[in-house]
Amino acid sequence: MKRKVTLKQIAKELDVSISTVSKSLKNSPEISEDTRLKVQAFAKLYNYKPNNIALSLKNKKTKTIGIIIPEIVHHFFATVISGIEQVANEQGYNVIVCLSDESFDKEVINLEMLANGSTDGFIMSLSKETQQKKDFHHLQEVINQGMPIVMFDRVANEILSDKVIIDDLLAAYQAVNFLIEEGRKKIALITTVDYVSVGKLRTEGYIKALKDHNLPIDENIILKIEDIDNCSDVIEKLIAEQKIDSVFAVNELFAVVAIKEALKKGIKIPEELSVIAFTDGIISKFSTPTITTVSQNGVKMGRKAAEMLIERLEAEDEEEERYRTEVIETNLISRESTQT
Amino acid sequence: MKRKVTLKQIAKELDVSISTVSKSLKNSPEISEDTRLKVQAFAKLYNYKPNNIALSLKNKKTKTIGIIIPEIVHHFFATVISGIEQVANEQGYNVIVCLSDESFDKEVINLEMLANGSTDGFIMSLSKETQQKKDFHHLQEVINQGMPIVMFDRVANEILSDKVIIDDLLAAYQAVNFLIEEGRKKIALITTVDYVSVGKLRTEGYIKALKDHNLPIDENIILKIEDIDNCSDVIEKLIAEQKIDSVFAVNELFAVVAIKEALKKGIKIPEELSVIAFTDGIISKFSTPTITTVSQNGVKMGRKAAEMLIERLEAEDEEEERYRTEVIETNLISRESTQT
DNA sequence: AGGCTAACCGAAAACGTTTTCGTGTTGAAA
DNA sequence: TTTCAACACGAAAACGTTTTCGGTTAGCCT
Repeated sequence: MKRKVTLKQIAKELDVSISTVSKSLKNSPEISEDTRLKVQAFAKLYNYKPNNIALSLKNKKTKTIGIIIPEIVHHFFATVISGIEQVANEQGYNVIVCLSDESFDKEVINLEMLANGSTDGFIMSLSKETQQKKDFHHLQEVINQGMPIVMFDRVANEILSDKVIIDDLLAAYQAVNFLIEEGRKKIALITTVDYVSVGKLRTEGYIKALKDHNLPIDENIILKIEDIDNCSDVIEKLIAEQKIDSVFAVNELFAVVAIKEALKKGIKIPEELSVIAFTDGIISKFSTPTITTVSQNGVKMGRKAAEMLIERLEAEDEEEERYRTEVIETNLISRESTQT
Repeated sequence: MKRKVTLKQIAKELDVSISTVSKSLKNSPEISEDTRLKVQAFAKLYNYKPNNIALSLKNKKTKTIGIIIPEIVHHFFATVISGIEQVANEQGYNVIVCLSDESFDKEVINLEMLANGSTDGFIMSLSKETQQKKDFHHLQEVINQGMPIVMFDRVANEILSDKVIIDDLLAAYQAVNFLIEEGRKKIALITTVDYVSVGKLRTEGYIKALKDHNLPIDENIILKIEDIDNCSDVIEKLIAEQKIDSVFAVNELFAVVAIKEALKKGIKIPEELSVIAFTDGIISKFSTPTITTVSQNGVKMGRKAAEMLIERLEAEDEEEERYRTEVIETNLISRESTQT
């Protein structure tokens, strides 16, 4: 087991100083060609690679990005990570991933942990609990220490930082419009509880679309679901008891459950019931029927977030406290669960 | 913007030495209660937290685990990461994730990158290309440097290291048995090309099951698919041209495509065609009909892998070169795509 | 011969810790 | 009064780099 070789060891072997070795490997003109080549040959032979930790300490840069997200077994978040990793890789950065598990405490712990030198900056999407408590002091503290944060999707307007979002309100508006133009009148909304920022915005888009077309807002066909794992009962009830002709769901899961419940009752999709979901994931592509969705393009969000973060990290002397909010366009992917 | 405070700064402020500050914060009995409390109060006030990088350099431990996997937008791999992260978190480790993108070169680069001090050890699943080339020198080199590696799922038998796998052969055998006991005779196999280790093993399990029941092996109903994105044509052809009564697919995607093609032709599932898939993911749960699967339990694999790695990392003085291969049990989850 | 300039190299500081060892002071025992 | 232990603290090394600055040697010019 031959441990990694260091400058010091090379220096000792070749009977030169550490500085000479370092300079030789960096092709400094200070060093004669003789010793330079000798050192380089030796270093190559012993497969010398500089120690990242030592470099980080010296440079006060880790070339590492911290990602903190609620969960990873989730198509959208996985695509975002993928996007982040792409540009991080291109630019020589690594990513270190922490999961908050939708818990405020874990989010705080992870953030503080990584803020103690482990990363140069953060890309994050807030946990539900954080959004509910509206407690963002941990973010502010990290920012005050000079570490940039880029938030995506679930962001906090209260915090000044770079952000990458989609226009949730507009996208929802357009999706509901799509249903209306199909001739639907009784459009059910299946959404999350309001404290999830994106859920709230999508609900607003839904309401705006109805209002703009002079359709009534019927609270009975607006479902705000708290417990995502046991949503089938309430959804089944909605479909059984309310005469609806379409469903707009804020995520794939709600949509596919609605479809399954409808099919059970012999309701034809899309003839008798149109369904549109937010978040274009794996379920929508492969369910039967396939589901029309609002595509969020997670990869693009991830890439953009990473670009913004790295740009800020590399901006020599910042003080350019000009935070940007980048809006990633969505598009409606029409599939079998709608008619047109 | 108040940057993070260091021991040196505290020492200067309080007019004591760095050592005194350090010892005070560690509650060393060497320090009088007076100064100890004074230092602690000051440190708390300024929210002192030790710098991780400096600690890493000193201790030669990063408390970080490197994960290298082919892709992350993939339910199974995401669950494994989730499992790893759980125990890593419990034990005070962080995880840094790199994606090989199924490329040998990227796998090597990432491994070497992280091996230069960034992580204490690795958990990885090999890229397709690596398995095809059978070139594992990069793994061996890292191991020679004294960094432990735990491989999972796609492992290399040629490399001595800890491993976490499922019994792919047995699981496939049992799945095919299940179909045979249902009364199926013409069981198609939809698998990957042979160089993917797990694909090969699952194929062997399929063949063994047939042989053990004296069923003929028909090459015409064994599909080895190279390009996963354009698999529907060949699968459609299989279903159209061969009189099969069931399908065993080595992943969800092949299964759901088969189901869709069958439904298009008016074939009833499971009455006329039974389908079983490997990998219990999101598709199987929500497709129509839902799909009977072999559950791989990625979370458990991830947890186990992390436990094994950390155990080895913390084993004071190793030299206990006794590598283990842990086999995670699978189980067949019966759903609508099969009859019993 | 004396002085100057290149050319080449090394010492040391710095990054932020921890820890070993040494040192000065105090009080009490002899 | 001397001696010794206990106590409280500081200096310095170490981890592996990079980089500045200073120093030595040789050769050249006057």
